[in-house]
Amino acid sequence: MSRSDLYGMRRCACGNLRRTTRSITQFYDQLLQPSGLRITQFSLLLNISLHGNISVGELGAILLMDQTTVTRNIEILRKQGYINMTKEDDDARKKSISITENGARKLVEAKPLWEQAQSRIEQGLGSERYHDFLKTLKDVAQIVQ
Amino acid sequence: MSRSDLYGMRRCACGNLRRTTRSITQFYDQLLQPSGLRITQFSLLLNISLHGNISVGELGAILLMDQTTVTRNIEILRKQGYINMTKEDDDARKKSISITENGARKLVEAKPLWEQAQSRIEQGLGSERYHDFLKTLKDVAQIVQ
DNA sequence: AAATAACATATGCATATACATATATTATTT
DNA sequence: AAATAATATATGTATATGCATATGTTATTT
Repeated sequence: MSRSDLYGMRRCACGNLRRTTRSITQFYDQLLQPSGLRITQFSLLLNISLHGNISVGELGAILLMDQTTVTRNIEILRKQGYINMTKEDDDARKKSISITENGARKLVEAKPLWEQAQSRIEQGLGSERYHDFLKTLKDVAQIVQ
Repeated sequence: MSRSDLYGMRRCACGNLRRTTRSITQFYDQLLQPSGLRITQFSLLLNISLHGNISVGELGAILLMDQTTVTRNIEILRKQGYINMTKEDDDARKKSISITENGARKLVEAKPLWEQAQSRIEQGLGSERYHDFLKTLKDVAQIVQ
């Protein structure tokens, strides 16, 4: 294959998404470090807090995360005492996941750290571009659903 | 913390990047499946092909990937016979990584599968928006460097 | 030249991710 | 009601990821 044939593949949507995501994840994880939360755990905890008594499958649908990954990731939060998991009354297959007081306190603790990282990105891009960026991320995900 | 306080955190740059990246990665991996390559391996192989005799550290710098991750990911390609790794003559600390004929054939085989996934995204967004999106991804990565 | 510093890569460990499949529970069919 | 299908979650396995640190090699200092 000629060099120029390969060259065009550098525009790969997935490769570029993954590269930027690696970099930004390191950045957020570094700033969140004093809280002991990683950005993945922070996002999970946030969504559990926003949707009280949510199930594994529903969390996966919201986060576009495989159910098996949700199962494993919430187990880390449970061990730390940040969430509770109980069997649902009307459907014993389902777990009902909710945040604990410790989990809520941890979110409060992590919030200013998250804001530090977040404002760096938003100010770096500018509000309008940042807004467009979020919209495009959602649209890209939508295209493949 | 009040509900509205939490609500604003849904705009998290990292959370949104990771969510979309999970989804797009599944999409590309699915279409690449007949080749046996995953998108991460495809991206690595592509960059090794584009930069002959590259080192672990240089690959990491290009892909914004930790050196230890590069070390492990290229080992998978080596086992498959897609790349060679030799000690550099002038600096025995460095590995010199290059693509094999089998690796080049595998890239040729994967290219139309990749194009199928890629065109879906580009056509879904439209050329101009896609171009802007790539630019913004690079800018976002740049902000935290 | 020996000691030390700097650099490149590798290894131990923990988390993140998803596919294939198993298990348990509820819903539907016969 | 028993059999079957559908659904929700869990487990086995493999890849992806990065931090802390170890190892081996080259460069610099004394």
